[in-house]
Amino acid sequence: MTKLDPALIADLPPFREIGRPELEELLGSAKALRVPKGEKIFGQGEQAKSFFILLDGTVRVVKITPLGEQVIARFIAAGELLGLSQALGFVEYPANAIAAVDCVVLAWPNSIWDETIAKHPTFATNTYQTIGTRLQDTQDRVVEMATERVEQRVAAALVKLLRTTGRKTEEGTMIDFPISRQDISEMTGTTLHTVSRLLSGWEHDGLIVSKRQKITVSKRDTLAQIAGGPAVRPTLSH
Amino acid sequence: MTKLDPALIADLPPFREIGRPELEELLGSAKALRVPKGEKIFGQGEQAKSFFILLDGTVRVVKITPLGEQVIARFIAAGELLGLSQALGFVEYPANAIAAVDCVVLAWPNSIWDETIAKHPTFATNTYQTIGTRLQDTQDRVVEMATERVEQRVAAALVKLLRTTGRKTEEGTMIDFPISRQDISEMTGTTLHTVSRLLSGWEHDGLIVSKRQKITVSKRDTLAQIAGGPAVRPTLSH
DNA sequence: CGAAGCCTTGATGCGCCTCAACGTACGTGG
DNA sequence: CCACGTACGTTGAGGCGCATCAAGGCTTCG
Repeated sequence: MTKLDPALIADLPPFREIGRPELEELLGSAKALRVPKGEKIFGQGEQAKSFFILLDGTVRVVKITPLGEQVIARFIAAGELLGLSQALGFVEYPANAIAAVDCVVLAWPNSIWDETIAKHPTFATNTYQTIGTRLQDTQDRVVEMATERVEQRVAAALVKLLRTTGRKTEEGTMIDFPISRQDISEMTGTTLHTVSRLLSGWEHDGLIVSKRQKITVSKRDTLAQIAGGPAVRPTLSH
Repeated sequence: MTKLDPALIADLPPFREIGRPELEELLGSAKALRVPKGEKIFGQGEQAKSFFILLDGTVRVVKITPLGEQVIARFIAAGELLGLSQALGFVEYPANAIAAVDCVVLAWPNSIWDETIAKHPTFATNTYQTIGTRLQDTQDRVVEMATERVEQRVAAALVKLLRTTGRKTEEGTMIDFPISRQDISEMTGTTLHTVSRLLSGWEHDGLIVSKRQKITVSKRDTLAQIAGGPAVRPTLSH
């Protein structure tokens, strides 16, 4: 196995403040993996043996209910950590992580976790900040699901995807990995039918352009407005 | 101000493995606060200046949407930490923490956070485990909201409350703090009307007994069964 | 070139929100 | 201590948002 190049991770937030020699040491215990589209990186209920950083691609994190329904917990973009169960004291991975496209990840054994965070406090801080952001996001999603209607939630999901994985094109900003109506329905707690109807409507109104597994948003602001409640100012008087 | 007694916290999980002298040092920088029912411990959007442990009582953690709707993020039981924003890199508290009954809390300034987790790794581990559990809970709630119907969610909420704050009585197990229909609706993403109808029905069926702001569950198992989907085994064949 | 996966669109129905009205327990101040 | 205001709880009637059921078209890939 050829040595991994520190340049792979030197610029990523979790590692940014770590010196070269230490990076090389870290990489010494890492394994690089190519994960083809559709394959699992880790599975719900499996013993958590490693944590990962996604070097390239996009990962879909999915929970499966006892009845077999799927709910997408989040998408992971390139440069983000995943499989942080050890940091939170889990024995098993709580969800499936599936490559949405061909991916490249680095995997570290969880056995080096304690030592790593002890030796690199900036890494620890950064990691816990990531977890904090994810907890926030998840809380926000609960609030959304409790208070907003499907149309708003779907619009919000698209806008959020644009922020994290958007790529500019001439027609607008597109979501940079294949995403189906079903995926969006699993992110927002609705059905693919309803998502299809919504997207059809928005395409008709010129807000988006969509092909099979591909969505380009041309009027992001309008979409954001739909997401934020239909321009109803809180009328506190009466 | 009189010295705080280490016995107050010595038996609580986060502090269990810390020696007496260090506990006293920790308590040296702590402030004990009595918070009357209904008062805020900290507020959404406020600068996060402290973290807390709840010595006695129950705390309701509530998010408020831009439109003024409330969503209950969680209840905190005695012995749990709260206001852990610093650990996750937040500058502001992301929600309101309100005393559901008269409470007693210890407050530490966030300035001692870094040093504390550095000096007491068991405290750090324990804290991050708490956060892990809460992240899990929140994720589970998203899954519930996406896949289950109101009746199941309300039943699940009651069962969960029994686990964390249940107190045995002769009639069954009661939720040990005043909780309204509205509270439950804000935990489950429905309306107080629907909750009222459900509880009325369950009371009629002898599953629960309920007074004003007071719920006693006599048939916990049946309730758990309602929560877990109406006894529909996953039919994987077709 | 066929099969499988993805997408669309219509018809139908129901779960739950909304609106409305009233009953009841609580606590506060005269 | 009683009267009143306020918060909490109940129950009905009506309707809408979205799931569900159904059927068919289109793209991709082996």
